[in-house]
Amino acid sequence: MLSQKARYALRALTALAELEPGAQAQIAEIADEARVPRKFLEQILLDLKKRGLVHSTRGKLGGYTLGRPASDIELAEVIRTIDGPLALSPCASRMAYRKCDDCLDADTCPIRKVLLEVRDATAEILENRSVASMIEKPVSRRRKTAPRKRG
Amino acid sequence: MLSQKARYALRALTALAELEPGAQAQIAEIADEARVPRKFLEQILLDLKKRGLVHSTRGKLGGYTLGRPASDIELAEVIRTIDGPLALSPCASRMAYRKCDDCLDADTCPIRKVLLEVRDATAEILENRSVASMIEKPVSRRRKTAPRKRG
DNA sequence: ACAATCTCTACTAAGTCTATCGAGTTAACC
DNA sequence: GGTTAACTCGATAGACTTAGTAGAGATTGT
Repeated sequence: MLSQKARYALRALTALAELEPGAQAQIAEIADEARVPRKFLEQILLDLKKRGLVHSTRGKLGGYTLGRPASDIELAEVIRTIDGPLALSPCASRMAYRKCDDCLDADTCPIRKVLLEVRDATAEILENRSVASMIEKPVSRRRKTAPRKRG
Repeated sequence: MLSQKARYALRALTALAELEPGAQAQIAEIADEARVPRKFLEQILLDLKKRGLVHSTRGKLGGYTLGRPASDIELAEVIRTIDGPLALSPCASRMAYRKCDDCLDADTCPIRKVLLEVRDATAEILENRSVASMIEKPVSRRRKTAPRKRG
């Protein structure tokens, strides 16, 4: 399961992505827009900042902007930043592999094999969706085919 | 992440699947074979039994067997039994949908959309792997192609 | 009756999750 | 240079979950 914190992070980044180009938003605005408790959001934004996903300005006219273009922020990176590895088990993580405490042989473990498949399938999706893809407008009713994701 | 309990359940079922046809195993044997704390395993086996994944015999010569052929026990069902829905969010579950507390509109939520994709990809894998697939022998070195999974 | 086994409820220690608090730091503005 | 408004950061707390233990009860073979 995704944590509530990760869902908040995704909503906060989406809110930042919806700003006009060059504009910044203050914590209070983001909290309001993304429906996140303000003090909790502070923590989240700090985590995102450490990872470079957002950029902040301090002082009286301070605020936040995305650290990169929204189309360059993969959902996978957001989730990894907040919740850690995508895999269902540390031994099935490719970015942060760790052997199970009670595993006899990671190379032949059949559970690990299938969990790796699940991890790869999950990563395939989340590494190919960006924050920009979250703010695409709903499909117009007149269209028959959906617009392509991530041109 | 899968819980430790779910990993134990998978190992315990694997141990049962490795028995000779018709044989049963006692908790102590399974605990030993699957490397699960014995009292904890008792709870796990009860959960699996409620779901019909194992069958038990009480009394002096009691023990456990699989409730169905190993090839009919999907890993997805095992994991759902122990850890609950596969989805990364209750709102992205197809078997146990529940609206997010703070969701404005589940139909248009872009986070939910991508989480549904992840859930489907995960389910596709875990619903097509059975406990039987966990005990297939390692591929012989002489073969060039991998044997088919779940004939 | 006895022993061995599964059944079931309760409990606990440790950790995680979801926040909240408050003091500190930075920068604009008068 | 002081005030104000913003971000920074560590500590804390309550509720919940996880992983495991304890022990009494029920069932069955001998």
